[in-house]
Amino acid sequence: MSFPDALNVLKSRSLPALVQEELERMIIDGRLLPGEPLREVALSALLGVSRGPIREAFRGLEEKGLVTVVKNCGVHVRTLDVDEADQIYEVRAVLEGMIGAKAAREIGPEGCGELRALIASMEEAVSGSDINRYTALNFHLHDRLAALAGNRKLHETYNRLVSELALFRRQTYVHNEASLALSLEEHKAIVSAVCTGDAERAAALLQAHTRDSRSRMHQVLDPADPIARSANTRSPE
Amino acid sequence: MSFPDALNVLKSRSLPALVQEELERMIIDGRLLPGEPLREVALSALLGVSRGPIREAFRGLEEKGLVTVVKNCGVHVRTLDVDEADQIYEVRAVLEGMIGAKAAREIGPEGCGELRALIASMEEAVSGSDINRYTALNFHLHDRLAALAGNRKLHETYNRLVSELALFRRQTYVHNEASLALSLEEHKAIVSAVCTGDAERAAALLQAHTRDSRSRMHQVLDPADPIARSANTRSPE
DNA sequence: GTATTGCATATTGTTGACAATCTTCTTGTG
DNA sequence: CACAAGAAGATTGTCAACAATATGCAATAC
Repeated sequence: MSFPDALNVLKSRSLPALVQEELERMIIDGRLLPGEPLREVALSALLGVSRGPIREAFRGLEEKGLVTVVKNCGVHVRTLDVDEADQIYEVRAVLEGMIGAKAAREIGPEGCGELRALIASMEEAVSGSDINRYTALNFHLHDRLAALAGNRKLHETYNRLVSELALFRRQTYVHNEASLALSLEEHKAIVSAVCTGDAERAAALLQAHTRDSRSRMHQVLDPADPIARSANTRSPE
Repeated sequence: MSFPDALNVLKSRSLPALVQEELERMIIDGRLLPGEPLREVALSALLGVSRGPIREAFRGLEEKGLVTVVKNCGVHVRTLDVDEADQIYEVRAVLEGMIGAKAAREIGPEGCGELRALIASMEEAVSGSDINRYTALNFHLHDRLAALAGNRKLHETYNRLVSELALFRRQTYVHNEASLALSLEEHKAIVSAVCTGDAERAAALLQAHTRDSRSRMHQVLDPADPIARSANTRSPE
């Protein structure tokens, strides 16, 4: 990091903000698991700050829905049950439809170039059976679509729900090479609809994609579940 | 407050949580205005607590989008510009459609009774030209609809956006007796569609209602604005 | 008169200390 | 041996003190 960059960080970032971001990363990428306690004193030692900023960060994370704070008992990474995950998926599907429609209407050549480059990278990841890379690109593609829809509140609202889902999806995100290939085809179709300006198709494809993801979650949890049955050979998200 | 209630509050509610709720009420009901600074020391004296819990509450409010926290400069009630308000309305319209459809499908006799009672109260408020009471009932009706949709994440997502809009709407919420009467008719139609299980109509009415509200906002800000022109004789929200 | 510098004040950011609460372990009793 | 009570330890909640930073005002220089 250059001196100007370091100076900028020092002047604009407080300890609570930095701590909150780090803890959020740890939660989203699985270093902190649902149900796991977050100990003020241990984190204070680990991160080299006093407990005050950690307490402040906890409040932000609580409001973001990633942790639960119980007076006198401590803070835990929040656990999400299947009912709540279902509810999130239901709302997410509607928002995905909105994202697809708006992105298809608003996108320009630069945006399409970007999405197509992401698809190309995803193709490489599938060829190399690099599941981790594919997962990261998958997330990035959806994030970019939400941003290209051109409504920041929509993007934020979507991201909030997706972050909460991360508490749950990690337990149920199971895939193999066949399902990766299928997922890639779905993403290609979505990007194609968006880049040709077909708002209705883009919306429908993204909504179906979300519903598949939800069905697949149920299949992993309970193969006999009726919702899971609709996910026979669909993509793993 | 009874002793058991007071004991319950004491055992389960921390100072930061109480402070956050109080500040949020002050923001939503206009006692604290957008742009207004929130001084730790002054609030500490006012609320009778030390600065630590206040700082914690600020972090929660920041994550909720109601305040901005700038390092070394302090905390201010967030100001919302018309672009952001537009974006919120756009997302809100889609969520309202979802709420209307789901409420119409899921509602039972108790829920309908509740909504009809609220409409009756709103009729009284209109008869008595009690604008404040009508406003509170109006908000309550929308909140109950969102709850009756039967998806908690949808309700929370909707509430978050509505809370943020409160930062802006207070400046633009203008009405008179004629517009109150019109608003009441719209709400009657919405409740009627929901209670007869007409999901499509309920969704369409709620979306139109939201779009009217947005248009009206623009009319107050700039009568020559093209978006405002579509709100000629519509209801004030 | 204007611009710059220095100082005082107000406020924020962080830390450590103390009190309160919960959990776990140990001891005593039946 | 099982259960209850008490003590110890771990942790959280809050406060006050100190350091750091921003803002406003007065004094000085050009």
